[in-house]
Amino acid sequence: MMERKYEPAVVEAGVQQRWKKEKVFELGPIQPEDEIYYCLEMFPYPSGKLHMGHVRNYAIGDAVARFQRMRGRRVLYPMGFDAFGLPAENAAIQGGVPPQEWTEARIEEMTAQLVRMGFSYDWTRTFATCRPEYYRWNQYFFLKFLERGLAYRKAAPVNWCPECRTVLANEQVHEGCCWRHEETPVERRDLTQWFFRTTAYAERLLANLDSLEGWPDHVKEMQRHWIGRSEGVTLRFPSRDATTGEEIVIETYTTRPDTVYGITYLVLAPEHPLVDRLVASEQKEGLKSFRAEVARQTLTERTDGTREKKGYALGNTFTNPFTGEECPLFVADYALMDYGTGAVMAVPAHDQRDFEFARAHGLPVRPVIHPPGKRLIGAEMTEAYEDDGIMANSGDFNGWENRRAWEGIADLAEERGWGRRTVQYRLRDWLISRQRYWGTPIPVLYCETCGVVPASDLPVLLPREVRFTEGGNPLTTARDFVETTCPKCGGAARRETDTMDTFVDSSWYFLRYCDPSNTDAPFSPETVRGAMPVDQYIGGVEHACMHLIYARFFNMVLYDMGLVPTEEPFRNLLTQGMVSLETYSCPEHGFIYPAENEDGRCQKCGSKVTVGRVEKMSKSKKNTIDPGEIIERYGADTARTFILFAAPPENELIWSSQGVEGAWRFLRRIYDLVERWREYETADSDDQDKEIRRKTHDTIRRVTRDIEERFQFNTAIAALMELVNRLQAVTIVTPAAMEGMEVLLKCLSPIAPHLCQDRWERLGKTTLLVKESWPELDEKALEVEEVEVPVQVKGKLRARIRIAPDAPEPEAVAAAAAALGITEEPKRVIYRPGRILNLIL
RNA sequence: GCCCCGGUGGCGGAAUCGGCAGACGCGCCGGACUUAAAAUCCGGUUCCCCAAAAGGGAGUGCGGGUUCGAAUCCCGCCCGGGGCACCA
Repeated sequence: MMERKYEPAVVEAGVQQRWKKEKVFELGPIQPEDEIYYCLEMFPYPSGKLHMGHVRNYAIGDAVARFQRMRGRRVLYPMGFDAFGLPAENAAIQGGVPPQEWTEARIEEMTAQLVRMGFSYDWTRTFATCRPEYYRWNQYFFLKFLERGLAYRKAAPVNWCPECRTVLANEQVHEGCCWRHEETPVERRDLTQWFFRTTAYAERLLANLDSLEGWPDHVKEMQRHWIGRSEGVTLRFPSRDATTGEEIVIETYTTRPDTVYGITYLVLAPEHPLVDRLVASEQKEGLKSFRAEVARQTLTERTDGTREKKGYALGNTFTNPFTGEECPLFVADYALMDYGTGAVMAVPAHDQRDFEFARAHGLPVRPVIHPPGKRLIGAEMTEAYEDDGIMANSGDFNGWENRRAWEGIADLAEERGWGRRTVQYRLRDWLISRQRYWGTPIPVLYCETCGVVPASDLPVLLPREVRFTEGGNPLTTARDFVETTCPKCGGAARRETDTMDTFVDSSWYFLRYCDPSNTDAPFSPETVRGAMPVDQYIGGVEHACMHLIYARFFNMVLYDMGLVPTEEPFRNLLTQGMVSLETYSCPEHGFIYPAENEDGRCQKCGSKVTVGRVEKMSKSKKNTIDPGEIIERYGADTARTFILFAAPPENELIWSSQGVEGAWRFLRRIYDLVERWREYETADSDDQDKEIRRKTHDTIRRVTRDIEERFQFNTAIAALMELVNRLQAVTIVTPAAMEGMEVLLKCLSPIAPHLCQDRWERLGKTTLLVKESWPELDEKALEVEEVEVPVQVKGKLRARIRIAPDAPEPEAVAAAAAALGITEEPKRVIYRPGRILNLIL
């Protein structure tokens, strides 16, 4: 028979066709008592083009899903599209294509690429969040949240991205800039917006992190920090209305009640509502211009700690109840309205920010905690002393350790009614309003008589007939959409034109996969019980504090509503590393694509190419490799094998075209090997059988452990390469050799499924590897009569001996003595049978 | 500045519980095949020293420590990456 050559395109098309025909990846209905293995990947925005980050993410997930199927689990492995968002709207503005059509076309392109990669998704469960069948349930949940007081509207200073022309949640602001436009500073605007009350769940979101054993520590740490729990005391300071003389109490939050005797002034945020009443009449003009100045600051400037702190004296005082002392009041830009109470008691001697402000404004610095063995003098201090020490100038607390005084002063404050212990969180409520068209309409309307009214008929559909302009949200000018009647009173009403943050969509999509075609409810709780929680979630770390907190919050609320079986949605989390490559640039064209670099010369102009450092693949740096081109040249199996082999999943993966060649060679060797074996002599047995079986079963042991426990596909593939190297030396095909080949194809099939299936059939098998079970380990095959044991003398390697793995110590020592040529009795012997022998002479 | 993670050949990386450092792959070197090249196959490849060889020495960022034995544990430093950063 003719020998065949490895042509991935042919092999992969054939195998994929068979998968499709036999519908092997369809899970079928889920029952409440099912124990389904749920393998989930963060679903993509349908840009139309798969990038290497996706390929890596999904290659890992597919290997896990295929492995678990072969281990006998029923696996839920779905894929869908996070389909709302700006690009579709920009395409509509620029090209006049309606976002619906544009998005559906991109979804089709992307689906084709995912299928081409051979990922084993159950496509009967797919959906896109931009379709009414999905987003109506966003609206349903919104109204449920509204009923429970978890959705509310408030006027607040919000983050505005001029590039997106919409507001952003706190989490979407990175270093004062938009998360999608890292060069665009976020502005502050005062707007009335919709929020979800994530802060109501702050304590549980934090406490549950301890139970998430399958999550990487660094992600949990990031979330802990993001939630930012702190314990302190809210203190009440009496002051007076500057015009009426009426008593006003200013509340401040502090984590350092031990420093209250060192207060020398008090600072309010410029936006603080009490400021208007506290300010002395002759200071009003100055206050106005100061506030205007602060309002002009971008968020970056406002929160930049290195900047000089600006402030303005109110010309009024307050009383410190602990000392009875009167101290001045200020407004200052370093006091933030949205943390604590918006007012700060200032202790310059023990807080660096207060210290800097005091020095700039000539305010006294009064130390009340002295470091061990030292005495601080306010006038001589160059920075605040924030560490522990001994109390001074603090009434009855003098001489106490400050940690004890912390409690003592908190007790005193509570006793006298000057304040109370409080817990604060850095976490803010989740701003979900967006002033954009391509999102889920927030299902409320505003009636002049009834106020805010929930929409009565869901879904509130996005109108198709709208005019896209550069200007802003097209919904505001869609009269048929905006003008409506109140379901309560029948009078004229106006629809909300804000749409929801797309993170709402991704906060419960994993539940919809369980029951994707339900038309009566977002999902059936019984069905969800059979599949949830997600056993393995895989995606990028960039979502550690956004998606992963929102989804936990959402799931927790649904748990409280009795809709989902567990508080936490994701049992195990794997955050894959980024895909990177060195950059190339030429003096003429700037950054150029790797493909435009021909032996160090720019393809376009011929000038010398500069090789830059390795960076995350990005369009702006042009250091991207198109998965499509790799598949065309080498096939999907090679792309998958390289990606899984080049680095462990959590590490950065540096793309290497030579590495791809290596993966390709490996797969072709297997292809050719099967071809050659067809021509080889066969026999019932051979004297190499025992050793081949040992290699085979050792491979099963290693691959199983590497995939199941650690997702170390790189070492699993290394073990399989060793097996191939061994099988390549076979000249007579015996049952033992054939077993080795079958194990190879089974164990490699989660990684390179097409090639393995093709070779499996070439060996004369008719079954699908997908339905085969994972090879079983025969411990007996691993047994050996003799092992090589290293012999150390005082920890230094001196010889190796061949003895039985369970040889008794005297026998091992005798063998070692012979090998070393020594006769003396060792002073001490450390012997680990089969592992090491260490002699102290 | 604070918190977390990491540092192993020319490169990506292995070493599971404190027990042979460098698996596997890339690259490189040599050989076979070829008129030649590519592809393929076989062999070598941590560094240094003496050496024909056998052999010896050093070695997991640096300095110390614990231990019969340390890439692995502890202390101090250096470097790199990530996160947070006026949060009272």
